[in-house]
Amino acid sequence: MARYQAGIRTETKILEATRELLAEGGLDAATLKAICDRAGVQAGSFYNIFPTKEQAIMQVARDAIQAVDPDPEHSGTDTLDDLVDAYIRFVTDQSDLARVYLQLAVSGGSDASVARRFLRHHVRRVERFAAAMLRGSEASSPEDSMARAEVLLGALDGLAFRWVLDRSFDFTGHARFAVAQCRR
Amino acid sequence: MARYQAGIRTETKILEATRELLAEGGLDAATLKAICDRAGVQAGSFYNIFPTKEQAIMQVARDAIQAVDPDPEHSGTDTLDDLVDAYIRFVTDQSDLARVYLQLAVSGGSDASVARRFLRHHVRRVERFAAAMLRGSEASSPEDSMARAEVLLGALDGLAFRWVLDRSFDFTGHARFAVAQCRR
DNA sequence: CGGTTTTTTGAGTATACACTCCATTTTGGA
DNA sequence: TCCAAAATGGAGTGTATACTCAAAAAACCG
Repeated sequence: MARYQAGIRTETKILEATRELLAEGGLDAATLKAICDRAGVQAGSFYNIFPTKEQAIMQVARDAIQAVDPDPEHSGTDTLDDLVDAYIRFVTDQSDLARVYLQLAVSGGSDASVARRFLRHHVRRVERFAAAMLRGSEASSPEDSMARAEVLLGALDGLAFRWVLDRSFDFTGHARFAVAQCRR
Repeated sequence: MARYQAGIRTETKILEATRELLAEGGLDAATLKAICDRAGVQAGSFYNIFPTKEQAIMQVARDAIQAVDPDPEHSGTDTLDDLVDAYIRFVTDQSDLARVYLQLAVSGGSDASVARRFLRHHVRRVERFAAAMLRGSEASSPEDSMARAEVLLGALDGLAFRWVLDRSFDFTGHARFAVAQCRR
């Protein structure tokens, strides 16, 4: 753990480098050497702050997961459009974190603890989308709202996934089309 | 390339071993040693047949990709249900290869040629879905059919993705719900 | 059977990886 | 200013990985 200013600066540099590398090339690209090189730091410094490479990566992953959620404090008043817009903004504005989010979610399938974390987060999001649909009379029953929310979020994730493979893909347009279709 | 019967048998054993390992533990589990051990073969024999480990894995992945498409010869006559059913069957029957498919697609971000291969395959699938929608009068125009197909496939991919994280998720039910919603 | 080609073996190589150690330098509070 | 704690540099360790090589065995074909 960093206690002096110098240590905190180093910690920040390491996390930035890790995030960039994860965004660019996924887990495989985030080797210790790559992280240290980009952060301008030696291995010894890294291990003075993080007990393990995994810890640094998980920290970045946590940030990415939290960044998906808009304003978690005001939960219970969002409209469906608020939630979808927030997701679109997350993907387009914080594209690095969005890529980290998607890449870790998939490759985390082998690591049970990562998978559990993503799943828990996903379930919470579905519930939030479903609640917003009920409030906005966009679903007829709680069951209907859950099914719709699951499919809508699936579509958003799938479209984001598509966008990762092809940056010229019009994610925003298709996302809005998906919401419109969901409402019918 | 194998020319004698013994070589062909070895090739088969290696591909089977690779498929099993990918199914059980994903990409990370398919090391050269693990493949050779399970196939009952030495490293030298492996490299007498495959130029590279990647080649063996891509061969298995190609088979999985082709399994998504039902009856490619009769293209132009499939209904939307045919295509969706085939996708559902692929995900549920060849579940672990579906995960490998997703893993390769995302980690392909580092290797541009892999990413292109997956993208090309995805685009073909979208076109096929769109054509089926037009034939079945489930879309009003070519543009509408493409947008619907992109969103529907996005949803299917997203739901498969969800299912990868949680095997108890009712992928089939939600996939059918997504198609029903797409039709409205 | 004899000769040529393919296949197999298994030790060996090179490399990349996460991580350690510790002497040295820097930091920040008393 | 002094000192204990923290941070740093950077060589070094152990290990797992993909892949090679040359000699020996087996397979094919006349």
